[in-house]
Amino acid sequence: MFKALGDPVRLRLLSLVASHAGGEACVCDISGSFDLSQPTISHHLKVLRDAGLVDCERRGTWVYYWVVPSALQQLSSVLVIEGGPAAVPSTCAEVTA
Amino acid sequence: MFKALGDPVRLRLLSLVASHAGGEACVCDISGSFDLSQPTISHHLKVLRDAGLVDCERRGTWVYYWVVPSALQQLSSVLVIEGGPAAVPSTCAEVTA
DNA sequence: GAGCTGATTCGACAGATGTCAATATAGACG
DNA sequence: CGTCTATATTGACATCTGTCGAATCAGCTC
Repeated sequence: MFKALGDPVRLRLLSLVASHAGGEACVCDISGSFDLSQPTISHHLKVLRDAGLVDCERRGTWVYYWVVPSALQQLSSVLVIEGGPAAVPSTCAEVTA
Repeated sequence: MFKALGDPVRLRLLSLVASHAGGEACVCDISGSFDLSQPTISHHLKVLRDAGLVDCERRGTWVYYWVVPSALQQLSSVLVIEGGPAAVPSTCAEVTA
């Protein structure tokens, strides 16, 4: 998953999909944001999908993509563990306070 | 940073450094865990350092590495934002409950 | 200073990766 | 059925990346 996020284009793709209205976006909605050929975008989306970071569904002519929240949560929790329990609980403590 | 974490060796390296006693480890402590040449380990550590994920200091003959917590926290928070506010607060809600 | 050990840098090379043009597939609409 | 639009797949190619051996640097200890 980290490898999939390692490419700037894919990180932007994920961000665009995640921030799109309704939590999903069709390829034509976001491909215009890049100065890359259409096959390249499709390739990057496939990498993100193979990594389990996004999923997609075909509806008629268009293909819609959305983020898999559990995947991001998993990554996030790994980073917190790596950094020690002190990294995030501070935020939770702030909430409880 | 994601690119730096994208390599399996580097992810393991970071994990080893983070989980080592005292929060820091010298190269000789961890290089034995890999079936790789010592220059390769050194290369990966440099990539992690250039990415700001770890920092190091020389003490006599040995060089000690430690994780930069703020870097991991930054990555973690980015992932939470991508996934929407619902990803982590659920955990916090469990804590407050 | 000479030699030793731990670690980094250099140079080279195979394999992975990002990119595109061309082609193929899926579905909508005459 | 034929064509048109939206995506995906294929093949090719330049570049990037991980790896190693060899050489170099840093500091310790005779």
